[in-house]
Amino acid sequence: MPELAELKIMSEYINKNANNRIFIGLRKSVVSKVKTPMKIPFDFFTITAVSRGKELKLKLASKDSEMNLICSMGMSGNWFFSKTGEEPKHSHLMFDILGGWTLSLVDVRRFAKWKWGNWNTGRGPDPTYEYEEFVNNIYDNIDHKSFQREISELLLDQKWFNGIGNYLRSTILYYADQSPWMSAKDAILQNPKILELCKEVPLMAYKMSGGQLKDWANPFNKPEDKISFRDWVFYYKGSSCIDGSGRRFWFDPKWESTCPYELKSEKEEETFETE
DNA sequence: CGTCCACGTCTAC
DNA sequence: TAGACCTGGACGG
Repeated sequence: MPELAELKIMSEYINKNANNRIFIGLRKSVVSKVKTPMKIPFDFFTITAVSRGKELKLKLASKDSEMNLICSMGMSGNWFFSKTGEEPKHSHLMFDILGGWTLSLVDVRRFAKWKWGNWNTGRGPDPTYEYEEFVNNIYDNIDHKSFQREISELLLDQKWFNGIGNYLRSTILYYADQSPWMSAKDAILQNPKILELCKEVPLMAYKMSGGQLKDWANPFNKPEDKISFRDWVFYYKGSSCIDGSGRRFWFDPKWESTCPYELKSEKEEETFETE
């Protein structure tokens, strides 16, 4: 599930539960294939989290040193605070806290990754809290070859649109009333609202407690948010096709006639089997 | 039972 | 531009 809004919510969840607590170690599940060393040079530390696009940075700080862990959450990553020993199934990275509590990265599909260091340099600024840098990064590079690609596909490119994922790109293009297959350069120059929506749409998703397209257990979800998010988001709605990068893309049916890809089965031809 | 599908990257022909 | 990496829910026979 996680895109920009959900990463931001996760960072707040971590901060809320890590606040004023002393961490005493970290460990990973036996099935995890992440190679990042689990050894740290201190025994007691605090944790604070911040998100940027689709990355999450955990700052582990001891009395006299600190280390940053950069995490990406894959398709199903989330965080959960529990009693030690009662971590949810599919917990793969665990931080143990003095007093018998544990903060866990729970990830059914195990696509989440973590490594020591800093923000991945291949990813652009966060379109919400680094909006000016985000816009400059785009206009400064608008003649870059990649902006010849279709706007619907380029919105998934984290070099320019860090944090935008499959539900956000559909929702952004829907509210921008933008033809999805125009070149990104033309689309952005003719319809700069697209860039504003790269900030506003994730912020709106955040206000509504983030994506809950299935039964994703966002600890902050309120029932009324669930309803408004589903009504507002443009995903699993309208028409869809598999785009050039192999991802399903949902769009306003008004653009169907210009879609260069095969549309998702409108009217399945009834086939009759005869003996 | 089986097949398809999922809110994301990665790397390798 | 395919797969690969993963589990599990939805849905069909």
